Amino acid sequence: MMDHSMDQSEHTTENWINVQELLKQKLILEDCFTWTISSPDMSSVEISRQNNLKFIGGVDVSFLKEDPSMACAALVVVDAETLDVVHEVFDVVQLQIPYVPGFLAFREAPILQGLLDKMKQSAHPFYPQLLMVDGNGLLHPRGFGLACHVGVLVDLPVIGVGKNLHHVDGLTQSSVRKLFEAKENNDKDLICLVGKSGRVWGAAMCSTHGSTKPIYVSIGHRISLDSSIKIVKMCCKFRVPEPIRQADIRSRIFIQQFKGSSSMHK
DNA sequence: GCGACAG
DNA sequence: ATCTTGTCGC
Repeated sequence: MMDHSMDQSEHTTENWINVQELLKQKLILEDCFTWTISSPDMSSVEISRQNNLKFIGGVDVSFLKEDPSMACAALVVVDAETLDVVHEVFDVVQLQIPYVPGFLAFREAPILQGLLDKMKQSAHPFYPQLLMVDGNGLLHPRGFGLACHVGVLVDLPVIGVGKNLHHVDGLTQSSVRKLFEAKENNDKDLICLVGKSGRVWGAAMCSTHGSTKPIYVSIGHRISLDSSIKIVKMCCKFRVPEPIRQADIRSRIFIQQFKGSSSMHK
């Protein structure tokens, strides 16, 4: 039997496409959760009486400029009502897989899955009911971006949030910009991303008042686009929704401190 | 053939 | 993704 433990030959885009198509069969594109989304007009009594969404997770990965294979992943959990961080976990690893457009998940999903598994196995009381991922879901060349990939692996409702558009089905940054500038969309802060094929890939959202640069929201897993949009809006104190913004900030701080403390003991 | 291409 | 301080404007 050949030793495949150090074999990189499976890391081809052909095989990656097969994996994406296989996992895609498990994808759920509608609301599939037991909790409800609390609205701002509900009293605190009503919120506590129902089984409302309480804990939202956010994940992000940061890198060292000196060594771009050194990565720090953060999973933060925020209170859905206050958006305060109630929990955080980190992991620092060497990534072996390069970033290839369209295949981000093969680089980043394993370390993210590890963080979720760590919390789940310890039956942590703040284990998230929903996850927001820094990267696209359905909005992807094969309709299976990082947010879908992580969602299927950890079997949680997931929303994908991109800060830049991955050009797909005729959709480009400039075409989206033109749509926002069109007079019939003058007052809109949300635009449905319909490709030239007629397919709906997600939504472009100007998440803060008067902002020009949208974020790109798409289905990850076990949630509809409408619910995804509602929840992302709920979480936006700034352009990037709070769970992802906090994961981004805190993963950068963590890897900087890790850099300092690891070179100290050499 | 050329450019585009989440993080 | 990452390099990077102050600064211009509401």
